[in-house]
Amino acid sequence: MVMRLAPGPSGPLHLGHSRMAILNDAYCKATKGTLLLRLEDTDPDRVMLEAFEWIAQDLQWLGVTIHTTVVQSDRFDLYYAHARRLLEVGAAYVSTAPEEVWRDAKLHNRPLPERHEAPHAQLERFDKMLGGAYHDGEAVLVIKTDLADPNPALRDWAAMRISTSPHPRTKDRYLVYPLMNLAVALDDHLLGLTHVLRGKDHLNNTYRQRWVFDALGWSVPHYIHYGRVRIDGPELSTSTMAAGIADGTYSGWDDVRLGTLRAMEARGIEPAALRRYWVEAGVNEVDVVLSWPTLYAFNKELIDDRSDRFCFTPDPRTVRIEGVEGPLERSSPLHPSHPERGERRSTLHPHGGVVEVLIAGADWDPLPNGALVRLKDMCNLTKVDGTTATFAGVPMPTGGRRPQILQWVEPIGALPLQVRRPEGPVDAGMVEAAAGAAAGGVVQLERYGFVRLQPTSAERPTQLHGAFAHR
RNA sequence: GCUCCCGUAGUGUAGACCGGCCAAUCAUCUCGGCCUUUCAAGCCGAAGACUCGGGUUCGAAUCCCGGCGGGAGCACCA
Repeated sequence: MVMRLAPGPSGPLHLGHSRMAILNDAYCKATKGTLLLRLEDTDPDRVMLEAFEWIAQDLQWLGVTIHTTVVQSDRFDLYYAHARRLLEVGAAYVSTAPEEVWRDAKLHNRPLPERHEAPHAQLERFDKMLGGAYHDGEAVLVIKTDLADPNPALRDWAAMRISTSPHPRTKDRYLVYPLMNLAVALDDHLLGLTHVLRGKDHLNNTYRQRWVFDALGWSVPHYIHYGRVRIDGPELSTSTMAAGIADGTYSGWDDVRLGTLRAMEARGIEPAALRRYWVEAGVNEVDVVLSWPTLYAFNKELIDDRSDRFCFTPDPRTVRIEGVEGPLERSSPLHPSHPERGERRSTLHPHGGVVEVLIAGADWDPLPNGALVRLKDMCNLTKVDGTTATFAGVPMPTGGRRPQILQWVEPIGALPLQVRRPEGPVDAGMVEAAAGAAAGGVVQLERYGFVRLQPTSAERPTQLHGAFAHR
């Protein structure tokens, strides 16, 4: 099998692209086939130079194996040669009618006079196009189909147009640009594609492209179309993302509020989770909605075992514990299933019988005065009021109901942490000192969720920020 | 408006080509229980679907027709 990935290099890859990439890659790997990356940069106004590199990186992160990469802007001479061939065999014509006139004619099943002219006249106009005799929009190469086709989307379609916009790669070398349907049809044959697996938004394009194959006497590859994916939540529009990054709304292409693959990576979403998700979804032509809970469940299965645990107290209260007679010791495993990995230890020394701890406001505030609770892995206390508690012993109370167990953080050495959530909000709080050593990796903040931690800056390594993955 | 595609639990998915083994699979979600010094993980259990109506047939999720619903396209974007 020879298959291809054909993104337009207008930005980094996002969740929607990941399905196309993973599915094609999965089929190629399963059949020991060949996978091509074909960058479709035939619209000079929508090409972002950096995207060529980004796409390669994103695919590598996804674990997609690319055997060959081709760039369509390197192949214009090839397209011109085949356009000539199409004109010679009468499968195409050059129209110099205004766009609206041409469109209106085909909508009413009416041919324009130029459509009937002989190949030599068409080629003459085509050479004038290439020679710069026309300006943007003044001439276009059109593939002849059936003007009586009941499907209006399938009647004569534009295949090459004129654009004087400079192309980021080829600058002003070309004036005549192939449109997607022509370039794709030609390349799919010239590159030896056997199977084309793409979204069903290309369904009509498949019918259009068939006219080129037939005119040139080529046999068509096997087409498979999968349904549309609705992805709720993150921003996916390249132009909106770019604007947001430019005006500071987003921190970059990996901002957790975006749907880019770099954002997924920043959050600690594993490529293997995405792969499993799309492979299980398969190539059904039904439209689907991306299920975040399912994706997160797959991801959790991958990262749970290797993510060390730490306590995080968002929006913390400082609570004075009175009546403490000696130092309080605490030790908690880095991972409850892997005691061999070591422990996080603290020793809290009382001053005048008082020890201070941090407790999340959402945990502490709702507690009624007089409530008996336990600080996880350390001691019991009774709430007196909003800022004070009394020490109530070290051992876990036996008999009766087990007290509520709270996460807490020792104030001395605690690190400030800001966690950015994909939905937008930022949770600011304090995380236990030991988490500093995990910066750069994914941790589980107990009862809060999985977060990738990063030092906020090189100058301030003790201040952290985090990207929230999921619970 | 025209054309094409699709319709199995909340979300996805298997089964449909070659009707019966489907009182419909698996995953996720939800809800119980066990375990647990995380409301995590793990273990056990429960609930939850063939879009509707006709037809063919001894028998239809599966074949046929129609309705309804959803999506895509009708770009000199990809």
